[in-house]
Amino acid sequence: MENKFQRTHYCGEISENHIGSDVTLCGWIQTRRDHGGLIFIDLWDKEGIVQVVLNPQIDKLAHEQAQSLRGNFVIAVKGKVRARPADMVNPKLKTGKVEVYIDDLKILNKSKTPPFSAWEDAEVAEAIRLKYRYLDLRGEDLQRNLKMRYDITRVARDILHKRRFTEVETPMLTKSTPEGARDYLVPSRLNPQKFYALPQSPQLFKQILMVAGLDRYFQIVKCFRDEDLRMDRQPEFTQIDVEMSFVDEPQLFGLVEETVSAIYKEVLGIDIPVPFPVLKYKDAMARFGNDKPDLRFGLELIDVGEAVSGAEFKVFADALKAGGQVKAINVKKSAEALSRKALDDLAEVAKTYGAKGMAWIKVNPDGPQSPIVKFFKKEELDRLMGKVGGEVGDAIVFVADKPKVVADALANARLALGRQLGLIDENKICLTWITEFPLVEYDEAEKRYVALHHPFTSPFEEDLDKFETAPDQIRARAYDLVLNGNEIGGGSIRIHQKEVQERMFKLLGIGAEEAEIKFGFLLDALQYGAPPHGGIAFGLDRIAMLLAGARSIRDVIAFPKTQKAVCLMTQAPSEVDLKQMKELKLKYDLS
RNA sequence: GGGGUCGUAGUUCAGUUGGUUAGAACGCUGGCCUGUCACGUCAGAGGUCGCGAGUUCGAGUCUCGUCGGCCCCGCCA
Repeated sequence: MENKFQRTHYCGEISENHIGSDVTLCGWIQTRRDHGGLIFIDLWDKEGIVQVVLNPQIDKLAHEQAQSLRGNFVIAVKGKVRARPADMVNPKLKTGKVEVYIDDLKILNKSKTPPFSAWEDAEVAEAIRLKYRYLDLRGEDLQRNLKMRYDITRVARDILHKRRFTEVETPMLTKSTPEGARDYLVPSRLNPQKFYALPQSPQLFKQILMVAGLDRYFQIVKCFRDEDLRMDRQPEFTQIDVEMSFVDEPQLFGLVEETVSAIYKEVLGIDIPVPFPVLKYKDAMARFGNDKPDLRFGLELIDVGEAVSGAEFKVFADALKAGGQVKAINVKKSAEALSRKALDDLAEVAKTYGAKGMAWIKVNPDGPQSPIVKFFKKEELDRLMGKVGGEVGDAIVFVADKPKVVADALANARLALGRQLGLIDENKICLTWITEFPLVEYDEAEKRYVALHHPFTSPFEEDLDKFETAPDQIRARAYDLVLNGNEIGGGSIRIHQKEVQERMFKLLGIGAEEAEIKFGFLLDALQYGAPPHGGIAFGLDRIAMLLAGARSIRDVIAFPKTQKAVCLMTQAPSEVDLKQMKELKLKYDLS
């Protein structure tokens, strides 16, 4: 059937080149300005808006029809593009030099008055925007973010395709495995009382694809983790998942650098230097207190344990005696900027991460000002100032505690200071590799070693003899990619030998029998010609968030969930029919 | 599991030491208007003050609980 209103152009693309042409446009009414005689409509589609004019002298019927039009109505219009009179050009619009005089109009759909307009700047509560997500998505920001997200995946796919990768899908209904995050479970109707788990990542499948000789695999894939949400954490999120055979760190880093720089170039038009700098885990921890340092500014941590070891200050002395640390940040030239209140606030930040407090010294022209300086003899203070490079005008802050607390507290105090003092250049892009992670760390609560990365990460060959003697000294062939203080990717060279994998399970307290039940398929596969292999997974949502300049990954996900993991649009999760429950033979409690 | 913060018209907010009829702007509805683009103008409608208890002669306001949004700690190999 012929459609008289077959669209010929996008609204946002009408330009001076179309003057004199007859066009048919389809779109949403953004605003309508009714002058009684003339009616102006801003017609919107994904490419932008164009002003259409209804003049009774051109078409009486269309003008009459237009009286009933309202915001968000979906209409099709036919008309002629004309240049606007010179004094009526609207420089704010891309299409502002032209307008379309309408001679035929069709209402394709009406609209209720929406609870908010996607096209206005008003800051509407996120809960309302999430309930009416389709309205919010009509807005410029989310349209741009979703497009940018697609551009990122498109560029990544192109590069990986060129480098002879194969995109392979792996199961969503898979096996629950120990270690790692809490699983989302799916009951099996055909196998009552048994459950699938949604994948936390396709980790084991991609390793097995290497055993299968695929050589180079990637997948842009949803992953699921049933943990509490944050601004940068959703229960389902997307990874660009990559695995390669016969690969060492240098080749893999090179591929990642090629991909990431291509994304920056093609999506934002920005050249970023490669290769990315490499920072060892232990150096990152020593200098910045965390394994994802924001390198856009300084304020590095300084270990002053030795310099203060002789002083009488009990807090420092006790921490050191208990095997802890005393570390400082010299906040150069900010003795004035950091008020008493600012220092108190900073101490609160430190306390959030377990510190009991935060000591400080301001180096004023007339001498040091500090609640703790009275515990230091002159020469002790000189030694301390020498260690931190303290000069007149500086403010030095200290945390003394167990190494983990010192690191957490100062790392976050550092970030707070960087933001507060305006030290962070928002235009800077600092990408860095973090390498040589510990393979395992001791979990005090569980009284056992747990994998820092995951249990399939290869140890450094030269550290293999430490499995039985000093497990926490074993370095892992794991690496993270960090962008401006955000972990955007992580991976490792994997274990490809059954013996090493078994030693790893043993170290983690996973017995032979349990390993067989949980990971038997992997141990089997490793015995049938597993090549050395390794890979990486990128957090697509985080990358999109950072490139889009969004404040939350919710702003780069079409249909995100709230902090309680609820979708306000669909109201998932929801109760289900008793019939469905019965089919699943779930044991449920009606009380 | 814990801490913080917010919740009043469709939306964004104001609402005094607890006081009688809860306001504004935008939006919405109707009228007028041929050059607007934040159109203008006149008139109008619109409220479970998140919900539930309590204190009080009287609660949007105070107390307790609860629900929900956001941020954070724990958690997230």
